[in-house]
Amino acid sequence: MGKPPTTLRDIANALGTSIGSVHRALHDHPGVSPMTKARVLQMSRTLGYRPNLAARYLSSQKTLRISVNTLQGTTSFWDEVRSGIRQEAASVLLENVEIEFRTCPRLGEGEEEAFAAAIRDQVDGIITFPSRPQILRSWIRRASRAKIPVVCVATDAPNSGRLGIVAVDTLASGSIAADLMGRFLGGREGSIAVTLFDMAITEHAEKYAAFESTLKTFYPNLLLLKPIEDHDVDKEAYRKCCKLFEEHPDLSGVYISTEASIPVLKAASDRKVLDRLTIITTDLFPDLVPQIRSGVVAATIYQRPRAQGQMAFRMLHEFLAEGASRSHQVSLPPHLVMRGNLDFFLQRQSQEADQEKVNQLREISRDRAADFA
Amino acid sequence: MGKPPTTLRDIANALGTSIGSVHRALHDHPGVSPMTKARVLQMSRTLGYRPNLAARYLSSQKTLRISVNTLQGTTSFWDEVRSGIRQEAASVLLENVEIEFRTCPRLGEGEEEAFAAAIRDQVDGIITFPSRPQILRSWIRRASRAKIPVVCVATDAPNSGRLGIVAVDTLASGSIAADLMGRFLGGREGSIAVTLFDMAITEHAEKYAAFESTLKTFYPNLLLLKPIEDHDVDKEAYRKCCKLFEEHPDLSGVYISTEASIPVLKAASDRKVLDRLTIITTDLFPDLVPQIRSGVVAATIYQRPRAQGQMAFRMLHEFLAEGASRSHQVSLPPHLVMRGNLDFFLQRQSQEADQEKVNQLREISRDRAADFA
DNA sequence: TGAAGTTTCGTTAACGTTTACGGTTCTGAC
DNA sequence: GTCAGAACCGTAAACGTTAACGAAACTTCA
Repeated sequence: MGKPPTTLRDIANALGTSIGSVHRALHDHPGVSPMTKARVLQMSRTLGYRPNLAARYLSSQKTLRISVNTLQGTTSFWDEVRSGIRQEAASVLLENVEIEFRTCPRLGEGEEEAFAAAIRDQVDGIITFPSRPQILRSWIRRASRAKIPVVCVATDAPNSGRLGIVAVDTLASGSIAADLMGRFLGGREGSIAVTLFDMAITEHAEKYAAFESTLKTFYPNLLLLKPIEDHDVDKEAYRKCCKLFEEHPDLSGVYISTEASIPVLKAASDRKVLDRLTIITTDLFPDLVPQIRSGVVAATIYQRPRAQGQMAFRMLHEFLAEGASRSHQVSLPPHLVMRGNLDFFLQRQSQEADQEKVNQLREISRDRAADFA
Repeated sequence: MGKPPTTLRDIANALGTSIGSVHRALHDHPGVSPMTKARVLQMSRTLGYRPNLAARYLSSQKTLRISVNTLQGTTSFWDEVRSGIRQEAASVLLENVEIEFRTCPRLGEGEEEAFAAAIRDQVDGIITFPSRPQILRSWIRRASRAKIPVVCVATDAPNSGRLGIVAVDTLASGSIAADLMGRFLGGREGSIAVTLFDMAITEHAEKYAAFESTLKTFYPNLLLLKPIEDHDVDKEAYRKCCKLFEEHPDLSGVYISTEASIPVLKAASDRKVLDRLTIITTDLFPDLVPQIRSGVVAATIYQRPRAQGQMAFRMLHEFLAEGASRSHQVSLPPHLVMRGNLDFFLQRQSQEADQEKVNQLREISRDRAADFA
């Protein structure tokens, strides 16, 4: 029960050596013979040594520097991710954590440069959105070689040596969308369309597969069409959806698995098919709100950007603090937003925005006080 | 930017006094004149002093003792709450936190005794489920007077002086249930029933009100019946529901807002009305799984017990560590579980159970190592 | 006025780790 | 055998806070 934890001194005493050697041995520092190093490591294991982090931080006074490489984005998604990261960083009670944001204006613009800059600046860890996994992969590899752990958010970069990945569960998202679609259509027949970014992105392919599987299993009378790739380009989405609506008069539902729902809705409206479609979208941003409230959008799958940011930070921080993290893959279940609970989420978002402001003010006033001193 | 933070010594030097006096002044300890105390407080504010928690923990070496007063429970709900608390406690990197579980066998049995014991044992904080708020209220008050902060989980105890409350958002739960019910019924007519614990519990009354409001607004062709109170007694639920089914042949949906869904399902099955009812339940436990998988239960509102436990611990810990917590009321949005994403949640639960075991093993092996030393 | 008691305040030793420095012992070359 | 240099190791001073111990100043009462 209440045994006092083992310290460096305990190990040193048990071995008849000194604190300094034990420390060097445990940290791979030079100046320790292979012999004593082995004995120290052995003894530290049998004594169950766990470093006292309070003492460590107090002594080393170092501030962790974390680079957050994300997108500016057109919706509020990435703002919320960043806000989640900030909040979680602030709630680390006793460390100094500095967050450096390297935000790219749009998809594929300056991402590599930002990553290179982070590595060059010797940050302690990186949180990134690998929009094009195949391009970022080599950069992540390079960071890993430089002992800089990298956590991916929203999209994975497989085989890159990344420390971990935080994303919304694709299976849960796609499946619940399909299940809702089926239930909402209540036994009616028709075909269903899915729009996504690109089937080359693992997450999107998985979401589509999950949607397909659930739809086929539980609602065999609904016909799933080939996926529509919009590459996050509004015009492309609009054009392809117009074509879709013309070619498929029996279309009864659309699942928009990316954030690009506005052009799809516009296409449906222009083609006068809006009122006979059951539409399920993804995420929650201002332009979508009236569509949900009016019932045009039956439901939206909220990918919890804030929670993703929080989890990403926690994973990275746990690794940096303890040297190992338990979970390298966090899959969040998405939230479902409909007319009924829409207000709850809106209120929540604005509360969080307020909290942000308060925190920033607090920071500023603290800095000013420091100036004064 | 990179200003070094102010320390006790900084304040002492600025005032020409000593570090000891500053400490006493800031902590309301006796032995400081009102004069110097005021000056210290003033100066600490202008310098923007924030205690270095690492140094504090290192020095005082105290272990926080937290009492968790919850139910044994018939489903896994409270097990998951406790598991969430344990996990979050383990993830506090540098403090020693001891959790003492005082678990009552059933509703209203030994709750006051457990609370009294916690106060008597001088724990640093309490997390509790105030099943009967009016009874627990005076106990929570007593704890507050003894400077022991109390956080309520799942149910609030208003006007009790509690530090905070963590629960699932009643508005979001009730509203989404109503919205789903309406969508699932797809324009059909009929009456809808809601079962709950007791209208005297704030949360349950709120859930019902939210359900009613959303149903009335968006689906006026559905008629909401008076709430059915089951008081978590299986027989009562069964009996009242049998009566319900007999008296309302036009019933088309039931929202079971508590965990007592099994007796309701049994009543519906016995009365041969199961296949014409759209049923929405609450939470997720083994007996419910086959009902969801078979489609008898259209959806279930998962109240995220694990997340509730985590948030409760975080709130309490933040208060104990910093002396103040930002949020005293955490309202979690519930998760929606249907056939489609059921497997995701089941897998998640079992993963978490595994994680628990691993953690416990780790604890044990650590203790054994300590014995050895 | 002086002794005893009280209040106020300064000093100091912890807490466990990191880091820099100084002291050994060992190696190899002359 | 001597000496330079390297490799290894022990010591001690930080880091900011807490808590305990006395010293000083001030009160009270004989």
